[in-house]
Amino acid sequence: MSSGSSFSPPRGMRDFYPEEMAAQNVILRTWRSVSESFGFEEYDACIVENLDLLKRKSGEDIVKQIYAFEDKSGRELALRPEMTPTLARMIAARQGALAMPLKWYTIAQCFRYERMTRGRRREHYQWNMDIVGEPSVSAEAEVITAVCAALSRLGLSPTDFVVRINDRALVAAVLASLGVDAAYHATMFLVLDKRDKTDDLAALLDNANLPPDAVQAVDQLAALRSLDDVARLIGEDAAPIQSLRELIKLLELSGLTKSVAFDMSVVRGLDYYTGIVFEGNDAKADMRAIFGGGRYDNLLKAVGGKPASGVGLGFGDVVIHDLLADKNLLPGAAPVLDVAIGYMGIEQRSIATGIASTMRAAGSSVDLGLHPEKAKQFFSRVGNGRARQAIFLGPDDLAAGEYRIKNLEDRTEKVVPFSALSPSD
RNA sequence: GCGGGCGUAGCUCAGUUGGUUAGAGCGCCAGGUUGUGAUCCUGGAAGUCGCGGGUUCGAUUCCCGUCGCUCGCCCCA
Repeated sequence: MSSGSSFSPPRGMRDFYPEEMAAQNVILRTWRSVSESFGFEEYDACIVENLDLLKRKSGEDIVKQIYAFEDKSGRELALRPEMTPTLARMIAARQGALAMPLKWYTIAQCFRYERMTRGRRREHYQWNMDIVGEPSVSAEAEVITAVCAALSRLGLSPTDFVVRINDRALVAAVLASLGVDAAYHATMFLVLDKRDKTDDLAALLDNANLPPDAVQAVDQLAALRSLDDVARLIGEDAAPIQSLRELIKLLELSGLTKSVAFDMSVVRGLDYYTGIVFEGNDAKADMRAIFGGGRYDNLLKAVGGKPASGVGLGFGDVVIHDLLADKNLLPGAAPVLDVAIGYMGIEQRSIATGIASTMRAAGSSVDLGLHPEKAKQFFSRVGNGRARQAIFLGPDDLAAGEYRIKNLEDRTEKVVPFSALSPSD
């Protein structure tokens, strides 16, 4: 490590060595296969985005949180911090031509310039699923069902995680019924989001600068633990109550009862969410959210398109990686080869190459030795879980017209004549 | 932006109350009659003790700075 610092990637950026790639691919492949099996279409976009688009969605302050720069012509650009503005732009550009509702997904590398903590780097891959143009809660149900399927395929059981669901419209209705002025609703969302994460609630309320009745409302809100509690306050007929009940019913039909819960403290930080919001967490460990999402009604309009309602989900690779690693659910090494082939002298290289070629054509993964080596070296190189079977060729094999293929797990050998090979077809 | 912890071999870490050539385990390389993985035996390579400055006869050790890593806070995905 003498001069090792210059070999490190830039702060917060990540390298993936082959043995880490195996674990990374488990996550990315699961995202992809779940998306496909739920009928989402894949899209992709440029990593560099117009800074203006990001500002339009999130305001000027966002600039200090992202990797922003000028190109050589003075264009203001940025490495995308998230995918949603880009998605909105792409949809707005073809809004007339696209058949709604659409279901799109992507796995996007995103960048954010900020301080790092556990579960957060300056660069990550984020799985996005969006359903745009569908106003009913079927959209929320579909996205949440899909994300639960992904967690399940990654090896988590239904009680390992919890999806907490809320509706911003519901919170707004409750606040209104408690007499909190609409002007303070946004601040109240923030306070709600924080109240379980801080140990100094008093200071938080102080800083929030809320009127006394709003401060009182925070406690009253905390007392509302179930949807029934809320329904008693604002009435069973209230639209947010109805839609949340319907969503929960749909999720129950998909067998997700154990993983889903109403929780009024979930509001999500992003201000473009307007309706139902949800967040997935590990059921035990105190980690940051595994994923989050919700309904946005104004996003398309905000980037200059026609209004359309959408539901989106963002799911980063870092937290889930740490979580799965803690539970020993990720592979620690590169994938295992079907066959490794080695040879003692350069004279055996041709036949070794022929065997490799035939086996590869038949669909096996084969590692062919790049140079002659000693038997001991060969077997210790490939025998440590790197390959399932091994073929080692020496002069005797050539003379006998056969080779031995060895099962590296039980150490048994099988003799195969060269004539069994048919390299030409 | 604020605060805590840590930088010694490829990895995990000892250690030096400041004193000759800096240690272990694991890993790696070579050998143990030129055709077989584990174990075993023998040997070996490998460190400007993160970097720079200060104090000192002498610094890896003490002090200051700096860079890097890490964990929180702020904020957020």
